[in-house]
Amino acid sequence: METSLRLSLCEHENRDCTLCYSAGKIRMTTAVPAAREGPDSSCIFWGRASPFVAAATGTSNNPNPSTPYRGVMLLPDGHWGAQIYARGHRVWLGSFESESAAAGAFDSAAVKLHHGDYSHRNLTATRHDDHERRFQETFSIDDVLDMIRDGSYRSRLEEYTRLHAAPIRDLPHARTSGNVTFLEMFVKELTPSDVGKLNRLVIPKKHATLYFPPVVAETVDEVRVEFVDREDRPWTFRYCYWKSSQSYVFTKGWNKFVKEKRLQAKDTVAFYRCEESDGHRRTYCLIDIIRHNSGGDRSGGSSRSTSGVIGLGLGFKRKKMENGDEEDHRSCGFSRRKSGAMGVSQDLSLERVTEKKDDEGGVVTGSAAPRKSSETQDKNKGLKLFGVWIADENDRRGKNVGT
Amino acid sequence: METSLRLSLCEHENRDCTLCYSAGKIRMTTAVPAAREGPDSSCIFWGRASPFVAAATGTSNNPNPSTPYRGVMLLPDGHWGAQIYARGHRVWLGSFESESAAAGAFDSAAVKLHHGDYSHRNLTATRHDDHERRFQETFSIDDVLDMIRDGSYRSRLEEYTRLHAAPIRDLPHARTSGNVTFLEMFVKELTPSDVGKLNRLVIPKKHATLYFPPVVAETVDEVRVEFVDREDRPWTFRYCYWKSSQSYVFTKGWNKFVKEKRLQAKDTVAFYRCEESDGHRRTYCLIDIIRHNSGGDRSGGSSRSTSGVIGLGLGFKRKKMENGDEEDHRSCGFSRRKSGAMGVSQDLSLERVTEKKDDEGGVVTGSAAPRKSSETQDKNKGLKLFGVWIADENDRRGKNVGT
DNA sequence: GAAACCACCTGTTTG
DNA sequence: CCAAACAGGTGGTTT
Repeated sequence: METSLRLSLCEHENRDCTLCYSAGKIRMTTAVPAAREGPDSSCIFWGRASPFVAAATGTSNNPNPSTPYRGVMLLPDGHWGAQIYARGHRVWLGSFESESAAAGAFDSAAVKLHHGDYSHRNLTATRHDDHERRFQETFSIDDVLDMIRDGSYRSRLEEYTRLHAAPIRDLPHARTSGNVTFLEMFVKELTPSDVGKLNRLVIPKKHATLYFPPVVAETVDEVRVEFVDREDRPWTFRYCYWKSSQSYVFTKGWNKFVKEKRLQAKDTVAFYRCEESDGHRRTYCLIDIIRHNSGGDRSGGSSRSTSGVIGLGLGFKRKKMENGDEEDHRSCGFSRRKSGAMGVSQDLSLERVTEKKDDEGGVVTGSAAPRKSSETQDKNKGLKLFGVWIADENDRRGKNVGT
Repeated sequence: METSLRLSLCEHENRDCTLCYSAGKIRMTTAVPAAREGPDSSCIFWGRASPFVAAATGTSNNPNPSTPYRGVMLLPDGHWGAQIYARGHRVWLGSFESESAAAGAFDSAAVKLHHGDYSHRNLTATRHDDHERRFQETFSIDDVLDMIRDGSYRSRLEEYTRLHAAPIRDLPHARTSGNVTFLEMFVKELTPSDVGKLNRLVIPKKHATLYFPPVVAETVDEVRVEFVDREDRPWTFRYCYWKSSQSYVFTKGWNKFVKEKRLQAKDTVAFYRCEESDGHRRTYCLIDIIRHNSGGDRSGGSSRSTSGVIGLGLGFKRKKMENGDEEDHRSCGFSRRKSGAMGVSQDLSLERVTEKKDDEGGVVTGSAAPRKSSETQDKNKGLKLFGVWIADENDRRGKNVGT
């Protein structure tokens, strides 16, 4: 497996370092020096070409010849200092174990000072640059610089990124390269009952009537709706209307979904309608889940609440704004999920179908024995199935046609 | 949101039907007739253009003028019969409520009789055709026909598809269109301790030494490894070696991952190394989880066990082979996950970094107060940090450089 | 004070 | 049989 990768093996070097703040302290991240390798040294994926190493952009023009990085300087004691010019003053960002750690600190400061412009960066882009920009937007310049200096910047950024990465609409699928547009029909935050022993999901009426097949009319047969999840796995639910409670519900199949996905109250399910645009013109429905982030156990709000600018919830501003901040932040995760969703490349599948019950779909002419047939029917002479009355029972009869 | 879709609204019609077997019984799936629409009739996404409706391939040449579908005939009572020729005999597949239900039954039988060839199908391809082929491979022709007739075919197929869809290597990412190759480093099935209160993950030695940075040497500083999950969210773990138990472990950060992902014992974590191939040449590491399917609570085996042909675990063959079947099936899920993994388009991120501790990453020149600095250092005069001795302690001193 | 984290310890399994 | 590896555990410390 590893053979095909052209990676240098364990050529550790002190420069192969990168910055990592954590837990309120700055930590220097350094690749382990090659000279010190212990019995572990057979590891692959390590050294300059390893994923552990931050790469330089090569756009440097540092007057300091000891480093290619802007704002970085070799200190007399062998460490690396970082500084940046802000508002005409030179601002010291700290000293770091590694060159790239200092370079990264400069980058973070620079992107703030240049209002999101990353063009002066030292290190190559990461896919989280956008997150960093948004993260910084919630702070003043001084706040950002403070965090860099006090060592909390990286951990806060990571937390932010984790919480805001992958909005649900960036639904994945690698299998198909063709595009699929998908529209969110609705979402529902699950209640304890939805995930409990009632084995049913209540579909809010307004969504049920808008998106799902009609089921109130007495003439309506049993309806099954089919979805796929984002892994393309199929899920079928019986969908019906409960007169007594005037509720639209998923019944059969829902329990399995809850269990297999380990859904809990406050998690959210989202329903999408998907359309392939690569000629096939297939349409599917997709069911997705958004887990109520157990990392932070504040409310999470009623799914789609605020949009607008984000509170942060990382505690940095607490000194200045006290609490009440974290709520907003959570709901922001949701609100980002909410807006338009289109043209994401993926491979989804669904055929939502309704169906009639038919206890024996034909018999005859088989070698092996047709298994049991109608049990449900036994006790439901009237045609109440899973608590739902089927009206047109005229068509409920076993059918045998010989070969 | 829904406006942009050119969908006909609720033009229900009896022909807009499709087949759906479920839970051991054949069920007829029918779109609700337009005439019977109740108060629900305002629903969109319904009718001929809805995802509920199976489309015909248009390649029909049925002598029966009442239907375009092969092997399908209108019965005197208004229902639809399906039949197919097999081994010179006409085999009756049952009668169905809807045209397309019968057409689908024919398709399922035909693909088996033609050894996987779908070219004679009635309905358009679905993305689960491959699964159906593999599903059928585990059965004899007679078995397949039996299942179609006794109504269990569809539900069994769905279960199979659900369990085999989306092997883990089809790792998704919609964000980047460029390709990413990713290599599985290793997987580990989680023990109760791994997800319990010990807040650590034991990394099997052979994998730790092969893939992760060296940490046994006393000269090695604290090491942090960074991953992203398949949603591109970053996760950082402290990675260290416990001399006493001679174990390699993830400590700090692991607990959070377990909680947020709701990992349980017998779930599996998989570690990938990813490389973007779209010019950037970035490398990341990815951590993914494979949940121990709570739907079936059999063992699941020791992750990478059998390969080869699949047991089925859907119970159909129990009469013939008794039990002991389901085990195999589970492990197959794993074994499929195991083989080579390359060239899947996605967007991953990681920078695996090691880091040194540095209690104050530079001070000075900030407006807000730099927070607490070196506590750890106080008691660690010798330079033992978190129980790890730092060798080159020459560089451990607070650094202040003014603006 | 609780939760997380730290380094270390121990008994069992297994090659 | 031994020793490595590791699942499971402890007490102390930090946050």
